Amino acid sequence: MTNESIKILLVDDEPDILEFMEYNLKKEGYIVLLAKNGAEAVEIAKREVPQLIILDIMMPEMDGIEACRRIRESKELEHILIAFLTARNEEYSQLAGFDVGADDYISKPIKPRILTSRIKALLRRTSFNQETPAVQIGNMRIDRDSYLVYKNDEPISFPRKEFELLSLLTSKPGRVFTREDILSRVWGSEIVVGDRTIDVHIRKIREKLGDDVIKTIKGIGYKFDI
Amino acid sequence: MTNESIKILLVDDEPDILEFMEYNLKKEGYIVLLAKNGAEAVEIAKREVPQLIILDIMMPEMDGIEACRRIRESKELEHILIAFLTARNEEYSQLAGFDVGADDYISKPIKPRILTSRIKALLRRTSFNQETPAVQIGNMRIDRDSYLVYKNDEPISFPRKEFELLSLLTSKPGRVFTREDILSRVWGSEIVVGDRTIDVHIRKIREKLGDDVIKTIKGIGYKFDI
DNA sequence: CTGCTTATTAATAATTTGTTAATATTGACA
DNA sequence: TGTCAATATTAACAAATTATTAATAAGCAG
Repeated sequence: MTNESIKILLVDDEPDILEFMEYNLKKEGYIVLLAKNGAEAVEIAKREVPQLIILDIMMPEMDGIEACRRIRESKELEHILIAFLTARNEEYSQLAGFDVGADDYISKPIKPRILTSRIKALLRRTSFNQETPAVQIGNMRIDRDSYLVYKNDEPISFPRKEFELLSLLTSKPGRVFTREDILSRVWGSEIVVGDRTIDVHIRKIREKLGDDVIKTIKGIGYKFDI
Repeated sequence: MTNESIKILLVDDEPDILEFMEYNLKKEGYIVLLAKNGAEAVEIAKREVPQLIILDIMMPEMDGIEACRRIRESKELEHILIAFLTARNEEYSQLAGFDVGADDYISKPIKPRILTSRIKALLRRTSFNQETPAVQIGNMRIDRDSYLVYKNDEPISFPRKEFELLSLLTSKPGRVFTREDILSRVWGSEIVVGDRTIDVHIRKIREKLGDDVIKTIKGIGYKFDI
């Protein structure tokens, strides 16, 4: 779950398509906002300032092109990435879309993998996804770019879940994360694993970094402490 | 702006349009070359090998489609990005353009912001190819111009995909590239190949350079590490 | 067209990672 | 200090991911 803070606004008048995209993007950990027409989209965009808006072209109330234009008008929203949804042979729509400042277009029918990979490619361009600086805590350095943890300059590699768990705990040293926090942020909202799973992962981290770096707060959760 | 070394060839028979585009692109720091018909374009392309050519479709002497075809014929110019300029409703031209290997089309009337952002997007697609002509890492030298890798001064030749993959990984040594990163940057955002394809290419690279240069981060991706 | 190289897939093996279940241990609190 | 729920530990098992191989397809030079 590394997309936690990225907001995407989906705009389409067909609930099925909205739901389909919502499902796929939530699965990737994005925060998903929904609108069913251009007017609503502009309103939500202004309020929430998402990083990316995916706009259907053909919609009642206000079409995608117009919505895009309105969004681009606003100085604060200028930088938002906008991708249009287009039927495959709507050549004209594509042109119009780029003219009002679209960053990409995604053609229907939408395939989940293509959707997510296009989105990632788009987001990569922006500053939101710049390299994450390594975090230094005591004699330890957590480097998200290389997925390595250095202990006294010794690199130690961690499997994904362990890394994400450690990464979460170290994101706020000293702060206690409840088991619920941990479950929802490392395992996602649809919790399917048992409580012991956390313990086991904690133990594996302790095996590698020493017993003292992660403290247990009985009845509450865990915290990372120098 | 580090566009100083990027050459763009503009081809159009209308001096006004040439001048307009030249002005806007120079402002961004690109090196701008001009041609007023297809024949001239091919000639200059061969001599100067720009990174990008923006071609009007309708021109005297030799039209854009034909010029594009001639340019694509030549092995050395194959990699050049080509974008067509089209009038708003020249639907057919667009299709023809993509057939002869165009990378994008830009519709008239041209707006500065769109022009430059499209160009940036286009160049970004291949930017990791041209950032640095040769990179030295450990006992290895990767020469992006000749598609050769030297290991202790022994030249080893790599097929295109393998080279691009290696090139991507070495562009940021130590940094983990996710499979999605790799797919979208080596294969393009419309992903059409399966996951195993990456593995196979990785394996072939390892066969040539040794097993240890590329490390697997299970669940995440790969990284190049000295 | 032919033969060669490169790219991709499919099938299967190997490996790593994730989870659970069973049992032991801990520590807050009556 | 004894109790008991919460956490730790361990090992076994399941799931997921990657490696490998060989076969097939696609490109390309001669």
